[in-house]
Amino acid sequence: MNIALDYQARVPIYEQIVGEIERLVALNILSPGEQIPAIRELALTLGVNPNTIKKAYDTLESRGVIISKSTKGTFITDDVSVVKKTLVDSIVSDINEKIERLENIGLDKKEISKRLKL
Amino acid sequence: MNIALDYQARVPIYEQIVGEIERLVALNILSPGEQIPAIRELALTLGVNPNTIKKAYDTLESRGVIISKSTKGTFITDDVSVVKKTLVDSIVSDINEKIERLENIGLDKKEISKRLKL
DNA sequence: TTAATTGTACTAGAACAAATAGTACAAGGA
DNA sequence: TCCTTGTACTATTTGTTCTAGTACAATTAA
Repeated sequence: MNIALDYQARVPIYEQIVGEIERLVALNILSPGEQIPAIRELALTLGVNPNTIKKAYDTLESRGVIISKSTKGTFITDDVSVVKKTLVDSIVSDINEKIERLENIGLDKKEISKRLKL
Repeated sequence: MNIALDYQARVPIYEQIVGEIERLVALNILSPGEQIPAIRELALTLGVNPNTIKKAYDTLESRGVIISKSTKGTFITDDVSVVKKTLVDSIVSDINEKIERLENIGLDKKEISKRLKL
């Protein structure tokens, strides 16, 4: 798994891992049911402590992105559509918040549209 | 000055203050040349330590938003247009980054447009 | 002149979250 | 049996933020 970490960022390592795996799922690079690396293995790969990966996996499991099976391994959930939808929704509402901020500052919708890559 | 602080947020207090003052400048609520509260005064108002305000003011000064004059007080910079422009630019590029992410996930520009409040 | 207010500049410590280190257990598979 | 898996726990380290406290110089107002 190709995961880039930024140790300078304010975002905790474990959350960066969560975000990257969610991104890989949304991009279909990780497929439903697919097994992902064991905690210890990914810890070695990324050069972080296993507990950090454990925390990331716990978060992903609570969000329904992955399923951990004792002694078997960890797998991408079977129904990925919900994960994708949630992710898209959150990005869209993020953008809309920022559009609102631009309007408050005094830009009108036309000016804003002009500057967006659409 | 009406500044709302969120003590639960991951964003440090001093950065929240920086952001709020930049926002008030962009909204023309704080005008060029206008004096803003003394460090100790704002610290009392917001219920934080003066050093925290000092750090926020230092950051704002390094960004050219305010000017601190020893024994005089602290003032909004005379040329506010640069501040506004920088702020707008950063929001716009933020939005464009997210649009790109949505495209990577598989939405086309039309679908994205439909969901934006424009 | 005197007192109050201003920004500035330090050091020290408290508080908190993140990450590390280490150990141990139970269960499945080769 | 031995290895790998996820799980669970405690203790420690680290870095950042924030607080606490003190002091100084310069301006302003009484």
